[in-house]
Amino acid sequence: MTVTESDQHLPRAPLSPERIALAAVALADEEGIGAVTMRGVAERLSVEAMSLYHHVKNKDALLDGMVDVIIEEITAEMVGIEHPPGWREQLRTRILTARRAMLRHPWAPSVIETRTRINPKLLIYFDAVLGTMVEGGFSYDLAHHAMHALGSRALGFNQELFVPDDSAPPDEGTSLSDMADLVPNLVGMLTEVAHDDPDSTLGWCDDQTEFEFGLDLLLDGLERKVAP
Amino acid sequence: MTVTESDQHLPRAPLSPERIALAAVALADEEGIGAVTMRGVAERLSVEAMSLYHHVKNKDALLDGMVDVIIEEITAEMVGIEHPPGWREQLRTRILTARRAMLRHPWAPSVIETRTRINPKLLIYFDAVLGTMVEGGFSYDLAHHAMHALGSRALGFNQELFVPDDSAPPDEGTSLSDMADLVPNLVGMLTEVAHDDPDSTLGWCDDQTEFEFGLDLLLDGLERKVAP
DNA sequence: CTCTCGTTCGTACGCCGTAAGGTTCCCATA
DNA sequence: TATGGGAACCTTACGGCGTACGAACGAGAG
Repeated sequence: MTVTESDQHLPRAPLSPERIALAAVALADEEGIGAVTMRGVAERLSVEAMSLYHHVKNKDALLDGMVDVIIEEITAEMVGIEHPPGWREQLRTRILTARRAMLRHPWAPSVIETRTRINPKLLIYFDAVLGTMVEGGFSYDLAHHAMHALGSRALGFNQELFVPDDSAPPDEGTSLSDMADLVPNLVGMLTEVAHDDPDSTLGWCDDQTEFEFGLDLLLDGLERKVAP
Repeated sequence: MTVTESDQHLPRAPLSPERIALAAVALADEEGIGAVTMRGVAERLSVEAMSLYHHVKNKDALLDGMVDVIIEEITAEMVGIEHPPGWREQLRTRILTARRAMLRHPWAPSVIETRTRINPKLLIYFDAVLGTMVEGGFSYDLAHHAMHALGSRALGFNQELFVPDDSAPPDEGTSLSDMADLVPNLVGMLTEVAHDDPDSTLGWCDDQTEFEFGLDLLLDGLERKVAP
């Protein structure tokens, strides 16, 4: 096969794990995590799917790389923020910084949750969280409990159930008002608390207020358990 | 094609949404959620994959049905339990009952988390949680915050990060001890708190103690916010 | 017995991840 | 300047997935 004019002097794009991960993140941001397939990421890089396998072991490794990008983003934002005094405000600042990253990349929580491989960057993030606690007077035992209690909240997100797909057509007869007799408390609550906050971004009602309420409830509890 | 002796007098198994959901649950219990495919569930019912589509709209509906089975299981176990006095103990009892179901079906949290359709049975469950709070003196506003704060914990599970795949071969150089200098606090903590609890079932360290610690932290906080 | 119609099955399509092996290109060395 | 080795990339193909489509079946009604 002869070399044609058009591709004769085109410098081949240099692929790399980082470039692949960044492309995958951008693709997920624009078209959702469902668009992140080996073929999809390859196409965005003007490359064939199998070429990616020279830089990432498999799709799982690609997803790991995407998580790395997010963690980098969090730590990068952290360096530009001054340390407030006290473990509590330091923790709050870090977690809310992480949360902003999650809001920028709504697919990130679900990807993070499904990772099984130990992720060094994630470990370093958690080590910093832990360090803040220990420096603030937590015993290792209390800090351990605290890490479990925070769970994914330490990374700025919280598993919200009740997250109907906004883009789905409403099912017949399954709207909340249709089952008022089955769920009287829910209907009562929802008619009272205005549920039309346009700022809820990471799911139904999961706005900043709700996240911080839960976070502060936990921080309050931890504060009471730290030796005075 | 002629009818052979062997299948001549075999009564055709009556398929139904319930039978399909139960088969899928049993399959997930035995072989993991990854084994739950349309073909896999069909095979377990001695039927072809496409036959399922006359009873469930698509795979998503099948997963919804599996969640229904779990919720039924929780409510069934709840009726056999006497109501303790006070909202707090009632809530605790319900949530720990739900948790037992999640431990019986380790795939359930991940499936529940990925559902987007409104699930009536799940709504009824949450309505009961909410009812316990309201009856216990919660304002709708506080109850609303409380539901968000509990998140998936209301259903007996908690997003644990740090959940390495036990069945995976350890990566080279990524074990915790190998990065002791990178994560000094983690290493310090893990060497102090014995992390070899054999009872941890729903992930690394996610044993009953840790779950209840976080739950009680939240319940403590809520208790303080309820009018006396 | 025949007709009807809900249920089941056979086949096929377009995705997916990825195994295997061929091709192209860069660059060190002669 | 010529050449050979190896990394980077591509082509092809396989098996598995969800599921659309239409044919075949079988029980109950006439």
